[in-house]
Amino acid sequence: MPFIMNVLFKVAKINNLGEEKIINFGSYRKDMGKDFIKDLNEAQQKAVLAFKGPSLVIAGAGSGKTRVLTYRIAYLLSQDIPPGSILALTFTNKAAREMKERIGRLVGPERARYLWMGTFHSVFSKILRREGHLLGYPSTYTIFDTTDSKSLVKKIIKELDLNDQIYKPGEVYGRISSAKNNLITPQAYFSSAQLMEMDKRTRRPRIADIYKLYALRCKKSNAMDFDDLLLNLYILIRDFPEVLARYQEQFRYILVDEYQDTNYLQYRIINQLSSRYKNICVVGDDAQSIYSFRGARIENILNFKHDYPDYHLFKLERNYRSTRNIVGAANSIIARNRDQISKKIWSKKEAGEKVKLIRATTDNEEGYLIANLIQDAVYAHQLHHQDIAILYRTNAQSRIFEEALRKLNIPYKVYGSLSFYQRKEIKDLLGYFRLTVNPYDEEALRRIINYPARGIGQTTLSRLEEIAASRDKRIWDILLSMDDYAGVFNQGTIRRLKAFAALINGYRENLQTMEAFDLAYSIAESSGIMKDLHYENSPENLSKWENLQEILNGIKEFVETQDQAEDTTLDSFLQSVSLLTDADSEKEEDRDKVTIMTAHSAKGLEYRFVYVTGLEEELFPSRMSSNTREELEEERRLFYVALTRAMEQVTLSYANTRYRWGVPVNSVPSRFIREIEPEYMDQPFEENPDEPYRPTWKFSQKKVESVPVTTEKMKRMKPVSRTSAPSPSGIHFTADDPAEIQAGMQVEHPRFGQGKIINLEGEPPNRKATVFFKEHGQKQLLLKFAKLKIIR
DNA sequence: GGAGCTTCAATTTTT
DNA sequence: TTGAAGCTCC
Repeated sequence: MPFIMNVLFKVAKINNLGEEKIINFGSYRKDMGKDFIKDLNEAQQKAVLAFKGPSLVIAGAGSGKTRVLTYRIAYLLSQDIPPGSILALTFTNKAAREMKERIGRLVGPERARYLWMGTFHSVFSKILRREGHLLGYPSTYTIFDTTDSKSLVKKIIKELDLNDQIYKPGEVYGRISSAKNNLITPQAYFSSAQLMEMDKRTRRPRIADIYKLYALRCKKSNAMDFDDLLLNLYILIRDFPEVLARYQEQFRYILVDEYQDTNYLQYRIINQLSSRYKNICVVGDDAQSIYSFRGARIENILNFKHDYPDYHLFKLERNYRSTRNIVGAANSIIARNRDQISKKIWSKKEAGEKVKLIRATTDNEEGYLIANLIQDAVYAHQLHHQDIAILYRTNAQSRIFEEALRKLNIPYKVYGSLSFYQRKEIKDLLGYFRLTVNPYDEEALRRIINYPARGIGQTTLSRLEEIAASRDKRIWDILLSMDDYAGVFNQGTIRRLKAFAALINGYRENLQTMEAFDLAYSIAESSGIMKDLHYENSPENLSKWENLQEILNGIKEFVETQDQAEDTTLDSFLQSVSLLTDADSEKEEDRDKVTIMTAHSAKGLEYRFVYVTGLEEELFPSRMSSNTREELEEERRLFYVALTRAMEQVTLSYANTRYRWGVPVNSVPSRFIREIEPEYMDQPFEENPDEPYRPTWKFSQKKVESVPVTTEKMKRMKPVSRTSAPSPSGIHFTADDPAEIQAGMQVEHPRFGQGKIINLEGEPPNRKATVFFKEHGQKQLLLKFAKLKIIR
């Protein structure tokens, strides 16, 4: 089975595969100016060749933005600029990976390898690993993910005896995050009359206190959250001019992707780093700025001309992706925004199909109609499933499409569902790794000190925390000197705490000497996590166990593919893994599937057929973002992003009634439908048509090839809710006595339908059956839970 | 410590 | 409606 970490290393692999195609760099280089550049249009060429001085590239949707960036870097290399002096920053790992891969194909993987290319966070974390000691961080600092951060905020709210109904951890964390991204330290927060006033008005005057404590506790844990990676890098270059000078010298050429999404902090860092040589190239599209709610500042792109008055401006306006109708429709939408840089996106492709509109009575019908359209389109247009995407405004809408697609046996993947790295078992194991590398990491410690259960309960933990707080110590230091606390804890507790400290210390001793993989493996075994999962032999535990194996395999591969020995340590692995997201764990078997995701996560992707769904007022545009013109314009840009993902066909849909939180709500079609110029629409949009428009799909139940579903696949699918998935045979479902079930029997499962018992093992009540289901493939089920009905 | 209950909240989210 | 979190009871 291909494992999840694969992607991390794909770059190297693909480069190796692509080796034959790589033209010898040395000889290729001479012709670079001519041949190499021929692949580009005139505007793109200009943007690539102007490598000295500041450049702003406004790159419309589908205009070859990545192409320009990659060719520009390749061109820099051809001018004998060493790869180590090129810094290229992206927002996603995926974008960085793709670019590196493409550059590798142009100039050879060897040279591409030494580029400083990655996300803001990953590049900065690397620098901070090296320089963080100047700010008081060891190189083994932990990176807190959002879950860690929120849980710490929540804990602090409790400690300060504040009401978490008023101080909602998520919101408070959001305030802290946005403060950091605007370069506001806790001290600055306290002295900002405006912020304090605002918090007072929202009846949360103590956010500043929470922020201050939060920052202290992160530091005490030797930890940085995502924002700290940026903030600390900024502080580093602000307070240590010699460090700044060093990196200014090193990064003589700086490139930034998706510049419209940079926040103030990122902007300041880039500005500082590039201020010496000013060889900076930023690429972006103001029309695709959709993250202002997270602090992205569209002004950064608009103000570029003030920061670098002698800049070159390049506009890429030719769209290579979409048909003329799609480009026309998208243009007619974005034209309604006031704030934008003027540009004319055009396409030379055929006019293509007009934008279709589906009106459904209910949200369920919407799912059903779209799924059927997809089934027919695959057949009629010879599409692969991977050519299709369903987009929506909120994640909650995914369920309906999942159910509808599953009923028609159309393979799909949900982008951005529960991340692999957020799963409990993964976080537990990583927690052990984290504590081993950095025993001051209190989030990790709290997570695992009693998992697997070792008799260290909430009471003990609270007392430890109390002592730590009152004596200004760290929990780990207390654990190391348990003998001083004989009066505080009873003998048994002291023994157990000592044993835990000894366990972690044992791992720590091996940190320097053992191979990362061997150490990780031995931790997984001896910590008792593996044993805990074997304790009950349920399918859930089996899949958890498989997930742990994937992480371990990932470490093995990580170790094997690193260039330098210092990168093969467990802490190096931990740092890279902390910055990965679900999108980075795509698997080979997930390739040819319909993608369903939010419009936000679709940015940067393209599909032949795109379905933009849930186009209703208060949903898309979102109710929370319809208050000001600015907010509404951002929603409109989001819709623009959704439309411009499509190469050949766009279908819009809305429902008259939608269940929201269990209550049916009547809805009004989105203003965005009306805002598309009618000439690009398949049929005029009528506010209240007598006959709801229905597509003319036939009821042919064409059998799409049945896809065997493995446990892995099931895991990625959210289970269908019990009530909405009636028994496949339609009969009322009553389970039969598990004791009567024998191998070879035909049975029916409420969710998986009919199947055959292949094997039985274990003793009641933990008797486990291996069942082969016609529709869902082979599954392992515990009889006491499975509710199987015997058919014959 | 965990099963099983109730309660309550509920956008978007590259790292 | 889902789901997470908190609570109670063994």
